[in-house]
Amino acid sequence: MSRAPTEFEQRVYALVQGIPVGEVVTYAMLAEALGCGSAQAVGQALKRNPFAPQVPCHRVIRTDLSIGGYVGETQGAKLEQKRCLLQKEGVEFDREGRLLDEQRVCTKL
DNA sequence: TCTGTGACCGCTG
DNA sequence: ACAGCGGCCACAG
Repeated sequence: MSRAPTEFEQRVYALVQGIPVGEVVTYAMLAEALGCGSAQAVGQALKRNPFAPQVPCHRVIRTDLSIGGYVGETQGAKLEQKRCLLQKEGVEFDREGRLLDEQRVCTKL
């Protein structure tokens, strides 16, 4: 069953929705922008409440430029879908799930 | 490259 | 209300 989104989560969603198409951000970046020192907390918010297309959580990657996970899956078809979505937006990844164009990372939230 | 520890939020007992 | 556990992570050894 769902639960009312906390302010923390709402803040995360707001930032994620603000990510322009064709660019991505890292968990640490969001965490810092949110004022919390933990990126995992950010990932949790996205995992617990992936509001479908409303919140493009696929534009959020790890600091080491790896894709990370998707809707709770750290491997499998979900990751393939995430990679495909990003690639369709102009962000290319290799088979290792690594971002090819580091320039695609939006450093200005 | 891999393992271990740290940090933070939300859920369950 | 309190304590313990797990998770789309980060960093140091």
